[in-house]
Amino acid sequence: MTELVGESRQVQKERTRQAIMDAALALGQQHGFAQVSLRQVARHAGVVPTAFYRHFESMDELGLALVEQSFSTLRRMIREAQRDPQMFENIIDAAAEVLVESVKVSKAHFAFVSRERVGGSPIVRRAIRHELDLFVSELAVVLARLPNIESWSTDDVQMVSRLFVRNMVSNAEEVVEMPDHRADLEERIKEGARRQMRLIVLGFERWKS
Amino acid sequence: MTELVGESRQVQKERTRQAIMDAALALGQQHGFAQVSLRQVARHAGVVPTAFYRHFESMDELGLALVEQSFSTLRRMIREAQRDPQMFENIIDAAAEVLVESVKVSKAHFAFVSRERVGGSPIVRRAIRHELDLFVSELAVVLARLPNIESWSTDDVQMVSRLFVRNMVSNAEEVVEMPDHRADLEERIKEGARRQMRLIVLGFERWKS
DNA sequence: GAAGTCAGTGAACATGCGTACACTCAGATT
DNA sequence: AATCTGAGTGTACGCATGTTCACTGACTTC
Repeated sequence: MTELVGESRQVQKERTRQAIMDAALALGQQHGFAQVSLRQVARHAGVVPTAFYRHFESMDELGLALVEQSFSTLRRMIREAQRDPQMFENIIDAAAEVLVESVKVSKAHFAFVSRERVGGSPIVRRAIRHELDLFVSELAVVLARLPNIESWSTDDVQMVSRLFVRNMVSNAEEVVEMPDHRADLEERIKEGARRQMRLIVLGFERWKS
Repeated sequence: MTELVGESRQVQKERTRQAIMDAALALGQQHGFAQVSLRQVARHAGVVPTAFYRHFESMDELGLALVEQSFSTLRRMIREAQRDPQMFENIIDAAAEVLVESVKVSKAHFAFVSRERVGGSPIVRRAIRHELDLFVSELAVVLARLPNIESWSTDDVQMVSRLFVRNMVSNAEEVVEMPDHRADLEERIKEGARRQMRLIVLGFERWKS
């Protein structure tokens, strides 16, 4: 029993912790996480300022937790997308689709990452850069197995992987900035992303040949 | 005489104004302009907080002035670079060189733009986006005259122009983040930029053909 | 040389901040 | 049933902030 009934308290604590993280994400949408105060977060989470410390040592630690949560969300989405059969039929169209839809679903997380990547505290910034670097390396492994690319040098593959991730980040930024319910703008961004990827892929085929 | 001698006062005012802008730029390097306070700026500029209001109505107005100054610096650099004969021999190598060197020279301005582009106040952010959009259009005009591109649709040219500007922004961000006096890193960024541009140009040649 | 202008001063204010501390009292442990 | 634990409370503090107001005095204008 000691372990089974002993849940309710942990569960409540976890709920509050998540409320704090959600509050930070929501408040950050307006002016950026870096300018949100501890008191604002606590207020919005329906908790007294001092209670914040039961969950995070500082705002920086909250920021790091948000980085972690954001990237795990992103990775989960990509993993799910890879199971989609459409992905293998037309990889470019599918990637553009997945990108825009994923960002729309977890706008707050993407907004957090894209803003704090450059505007956040040094600690949060470093964490995001590290995650993005990991991402580039992961994508490089996938790319290295594609035709046209398998003979490239490691450096070249990394470079092209960076190019893709960069464009992914930029496109995500655009979707984040996009006003809600504007299907026309959304389609425009998707179309732009498709064209950019197609152009880069065309470059692949002739690289150093 | 009324106009000739009446300079010293304006000149002094202009000097203070510039001191305030320099202070904001310097302080912003650490944690981003958006989190710099009016009092910090005034202190760093060697002036009492209230004197700030003689030059700017608010921090947002200061931000807009910095956006303007940053982009006029950037445009001047590009104009000068276009006079360089090397530019016409190998446009890609020259562009990579100019990019890295320009950013190094006015690091503070580029850092300001790249951070506040996403992290700043809505007003400053909008101003930067507008300037960057102008930039994309300007570059599109130049690109439209290149071989391989002259037959493209306007939309396609805009798209490829966005691709270039995006990469310029990303590379500038990297140079800004780069520690000083690291010639190796610098060369690495330049080489990365060259490869990316070459890859994109290769795509040009086969686009829709 | 008198009068006026206005960049910069200095004191004062209300407000919001991060954090320390002693507390309560539901829920877990014994 | 008695005890303990720790998530959340409430008060209090010193400090930095944006903005106000009346001011000074060098430089410009007349």
